[in-house]
Amino acid sequence: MAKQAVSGSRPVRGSRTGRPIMALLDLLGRRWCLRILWELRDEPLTSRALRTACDEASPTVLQTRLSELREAGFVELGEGGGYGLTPLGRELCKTFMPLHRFAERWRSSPSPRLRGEGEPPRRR
Amino acid sequence: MAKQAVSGSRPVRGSRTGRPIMALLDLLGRRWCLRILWELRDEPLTSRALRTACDEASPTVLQTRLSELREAGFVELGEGGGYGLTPLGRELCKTFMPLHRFAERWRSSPSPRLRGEGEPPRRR
DNA sequence: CGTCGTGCTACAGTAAATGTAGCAAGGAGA
DNA sequence: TCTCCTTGCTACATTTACTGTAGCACGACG
Repeated sequence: MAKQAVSGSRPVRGSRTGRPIMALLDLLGRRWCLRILWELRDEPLTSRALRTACDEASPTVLQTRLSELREAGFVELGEGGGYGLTPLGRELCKTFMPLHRFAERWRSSPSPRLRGEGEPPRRR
Repeated sequence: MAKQAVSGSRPVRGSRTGRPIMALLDLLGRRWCLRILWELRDEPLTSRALRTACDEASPTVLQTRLSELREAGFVELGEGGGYGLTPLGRELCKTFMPLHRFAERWRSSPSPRLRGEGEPPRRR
């Protein structure tokens, strides 16, 4: 895969297919990416505060993700420091905000596989 | 980090915090996870068809993700073969379906950072 | 029987994340 | 000015995750 010298990110997978949804899914599917957007959802955070909010994730990967998110136009660095969502980023955040409600229902849903019983008898 | 012998998945990050949203964000943030859900959005696919749809991703990681998604109760293996979404998975898929429309607007949004001009003058 | 298509796994190589430490620059206070 | 603290950000060795290729066991055809 051809690499690009842009700060801290490779070309988003699927960006060549011309289907922006693929590019978006790949970008959002990188580690800590969704979490970062989630933590910034209602107020800007300094890089250190964000690190704390993200369960002390390593600054290396956070910095990488922040660069990518800034390139994508979802996150920006405020004048006085601190990362915040751009209008576009805020919009994105709103799109997957229903996940919160879904997550609550998910936990309380009857899901025997989560109790670690291994696989039920398979089909063959 | 302690490992666990459950089929192809470690404990979801953030699952100890008791906040299901964290667990969900971590699960969905793993590579190819969102893509898999996306590709299964309207019809079940065989493992091979899914691999083709996912741009020939390696079967190792696909199999791992499929196990995790099955544990989570989002995906199931049909009786005659082929992976499909469970009702819960279909619901999850619906929650982030608006991403499609967002992705379209995202591409056509004025985003100078995507053209690789490097960083604009920073704050200090 | 042989051939095909399932789901699934092994394994070596490579890419990415972790964890720890530390940098340069700005601001506040003495 | 000289500390002291916080900001964003980076280096680097270790560990973990993913890739790419090959191949398995099973079942359904013919």
